[in-house]
Amino acid sequence: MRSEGYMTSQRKAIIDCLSVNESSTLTASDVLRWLDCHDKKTDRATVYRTLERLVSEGLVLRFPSSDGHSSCFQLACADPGSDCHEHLHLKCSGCGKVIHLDCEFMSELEHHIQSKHGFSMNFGNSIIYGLCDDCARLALKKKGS
Amino acid sequence: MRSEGYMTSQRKAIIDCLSVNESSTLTASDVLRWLDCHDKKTDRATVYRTLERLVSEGLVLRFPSSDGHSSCFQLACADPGSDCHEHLHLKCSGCGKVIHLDCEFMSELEHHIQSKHGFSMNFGNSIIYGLCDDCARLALKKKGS
DNA sequence: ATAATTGCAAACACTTTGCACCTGT
DNA sequence: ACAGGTGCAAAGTGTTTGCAATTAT
Repeated sequence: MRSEGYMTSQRKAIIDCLSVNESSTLTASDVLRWLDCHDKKTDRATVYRTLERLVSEGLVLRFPSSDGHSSCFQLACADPGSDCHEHLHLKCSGCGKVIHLDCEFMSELEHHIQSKHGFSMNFGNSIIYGLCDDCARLALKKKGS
Repeated sequence: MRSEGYMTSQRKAIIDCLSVNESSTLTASDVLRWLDCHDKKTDRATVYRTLERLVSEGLVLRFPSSDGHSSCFQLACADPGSDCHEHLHLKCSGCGKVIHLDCEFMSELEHHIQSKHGFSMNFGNSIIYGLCDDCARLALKKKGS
């Protein structure tokens, strides 16, 4: 979580982008496009390098995209009491919304998995895909019609 | 789960490979290499196409790899009572072992997430990364030394 | 016979690298 | 001044595609 290094305009822009889009996960290409559209054109390599660095600093989470072809990034919230490294994330395959599983049940789950299955979860890079209620309802409708 | 289509030697070989390695997830390249080493050399395109088809037929699960750069495949178990599409999977980032979270707690989790968070999980393509006890112990030792 | 599948080669998408130049401290 | 960051161009992976030849049914 140390913030070594220089705060360049590019780094600032990338953090801006993630911050504006904090409610969803973005691919590197999404970030690139956003920067392009906001007069902050930045080189690919820089975007990749910066995202990488932000992840290793713990400021950003890196998830695999559901199709497995690229990584998705999201600003980590680090409020004491709601650290993104301490709860699971659900991502809706329909609308892209990310739900922070930030509730008492998490510690139960963690404890169960640790004690019964001998496994300690890494919340920082795990994500569960599925459908939120809205999108599930929509999918049903489509099927019906 | 229908099994339309021809059973070619290539398809058989790929299923063989997944079946022999059923306890871990394999990337397309892993499969390719395995086929190479077992006198069943098969073209890249065929491997990708076949894996794709197996996934859509429900015989194989596709997970994102932890680094997000490629997909991992694993034969789905479809025993009644232990269907891989109905429980979560944990993968150890250390040794690669996959743990099937096949226990009563799963329905609790599913129910909680549905009722409290309005989200229905897709077990077929979600995977949780972390460390199994053995690897966690090893990691600790390393740190200490 | 014929519909599905394969191999090949070329294309694509995403990410990383080396290096000379530029910038924040 | 100088460590650290950036852009560029080239290379590396992983994956997909079109098409003619081959194979399972």
